[in-house]
Amino acid sequence: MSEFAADTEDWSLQAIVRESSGDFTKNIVDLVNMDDQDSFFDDHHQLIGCGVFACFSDENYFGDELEEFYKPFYPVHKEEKVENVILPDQIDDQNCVIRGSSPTPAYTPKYKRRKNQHKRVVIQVSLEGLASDLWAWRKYGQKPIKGSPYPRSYYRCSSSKGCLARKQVEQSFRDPGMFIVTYTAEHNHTHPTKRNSLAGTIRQKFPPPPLKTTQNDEIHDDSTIIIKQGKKIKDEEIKEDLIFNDLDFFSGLEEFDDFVNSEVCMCHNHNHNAAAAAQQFPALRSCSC
DNA sequence: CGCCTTTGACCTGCGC
DNA sequence: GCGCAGGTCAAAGGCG
Repeated sequence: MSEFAADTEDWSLQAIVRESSGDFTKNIVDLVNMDDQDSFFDDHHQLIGCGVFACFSDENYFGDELEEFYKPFYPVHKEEKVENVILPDQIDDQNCVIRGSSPTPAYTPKYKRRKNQHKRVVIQVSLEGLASDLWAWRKYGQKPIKGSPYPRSYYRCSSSKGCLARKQVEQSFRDPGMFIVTYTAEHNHTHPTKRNSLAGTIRQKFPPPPLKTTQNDEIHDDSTIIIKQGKKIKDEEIKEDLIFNDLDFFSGLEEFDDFVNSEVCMCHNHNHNAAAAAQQFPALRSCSC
């Protein structure tokens, strides 16, 4: 972070997010400043987000399944009533995605701290952005998240006793090189009293997931996936092995729905090309293997 | 020795 | 009311 923050002693949540999110925040600002922002907000009246959230809101492209998957990161749901929504004309480089602007409450009994009780800021950052967060965080939990191959890690601020600031980190399913970071509540101190010790080891904390494929299918290298004969795609049994190279197969597939509804499984296949395919075509992850 | 991560258990909110 | 999913606790062990 954060020559800016260091220079200005601005350690507010907005400043932290603004500085730690780097290029992504620039993208947010760029999006908000786009000429067609009016149509964007007109189509999604309650949407306060930007950048990546704009993508998530496009149901025509991603479908209901991915919408469900990304609910935790959705800035506003259609059916959800949200107070203190930041209107389009209020969005600037300091307001990227902030919801629930009620002040941080005093101590709340354990297990009572639930949704919408704190200010929440959701950003997407690269690995470098993740490592550039200089606040000291202590990990206090990790949970697998339904529908995601990646667990969510929970951190609390370790700089100051009694600080309610929280941080959740989850690897992006759509782009494993990016991380969804949710900051909750403000720090009760103006700047870090000690610095993040995680930066040097952050890569070790988010190793690529183990390679997993079906029993029958094979991955020969980073660019070739073989689906063995004998499976069915719709009503037609595969007569010979299918060999898929990169995304060309998917890009050229006209009846893609037939494919994703078939018994062919590529979920949890973390060959990077297959993972990219799964990101481009989220339905691929819905099989039950 | 202090601070950290890991991890299973526990608790709560929410949907059905 | 029940079960699930998500968030937190706390004990145990590792590391510098």
